[in-house]
Amino acid sequence: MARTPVVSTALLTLMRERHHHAWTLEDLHAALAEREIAADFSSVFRAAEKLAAAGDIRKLTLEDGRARFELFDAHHDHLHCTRCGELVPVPCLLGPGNFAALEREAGVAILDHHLVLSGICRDCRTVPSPGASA
Amino acid sequence: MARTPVVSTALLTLMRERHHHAWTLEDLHAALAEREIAADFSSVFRAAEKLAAAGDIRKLTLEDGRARFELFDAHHDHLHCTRCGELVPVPCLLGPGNFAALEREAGVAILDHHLVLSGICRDCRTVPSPGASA
DNA sequence: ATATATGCAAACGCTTTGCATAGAG
DNA sequence: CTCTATGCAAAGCGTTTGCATATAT
Repeated sequence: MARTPVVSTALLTLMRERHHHAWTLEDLHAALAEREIAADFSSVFRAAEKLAAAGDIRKLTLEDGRARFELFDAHHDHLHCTRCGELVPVPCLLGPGNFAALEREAGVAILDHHLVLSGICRDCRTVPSPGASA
Repeated sequence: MARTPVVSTALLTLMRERHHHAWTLEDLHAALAEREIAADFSSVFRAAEKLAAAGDIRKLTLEDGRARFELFDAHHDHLHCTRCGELVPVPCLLGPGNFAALEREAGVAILDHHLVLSGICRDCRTVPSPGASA
């Protein structure tokens, strides 16, 4: 290469070290800043896109219209916690077996799926809600 | 009321008459135009939001970040055709039974879900692909 | 008069791109 | 010299809002 890709590398390191699951660009940008890496937003964007294109991370978009990035490991689905807003990974609930009947009956071909559950994550279930005693 | 809601009414009529399933604001705006209803984009937006708030229609947002509106009937999921781009309704594949184990094991509570399948819709499977002979 | 519907134009939020610079090979 | 990474600033795109006007009750 012609220049050391500081941002890409830092992003990957970050995502591997921290537990935070799905990162918005803003999350990534802020996390880099905490580590004294004052990257520009566009650089974070480009680095994330590049990593996604390379298959290192995965990009997904939620109902709220904001992009999220996560490490690209085994397929899993997500739970969007309506209380804390986190996008929590959950094991995939759907396999080919679930699609066979539909494909046959509806005459469609299913190649992939994207499932987002809405509900309350484990952490929020064990913690009193924010305004509980206020 | 204080003024006849032309746009809202027209939208509802439109969505009930045509088969087009999930409408973007642009779709709605264009369809109204075809019917000589030159509504402003913001009016279409406001009318759609109002109908959604009233429970007549449902608003959803896809990976592409664009809002879609559809008549609010029985819950169903969607197939996003990667060939023609349509968002086709398919019967819901997930019921409480699918969530029980996950809720128990992961300690979460699931209230709703949003499933989008990716694949090829029936129409596209029976028609040669756009660039097939070109 | 009052309350809702609409048009017009501008603001917004997030994403994306153009252009110039920097630095490694 | 060439090629990629980065910063800065601005453009894009779809959505949303502020304000003035129109109209039915």
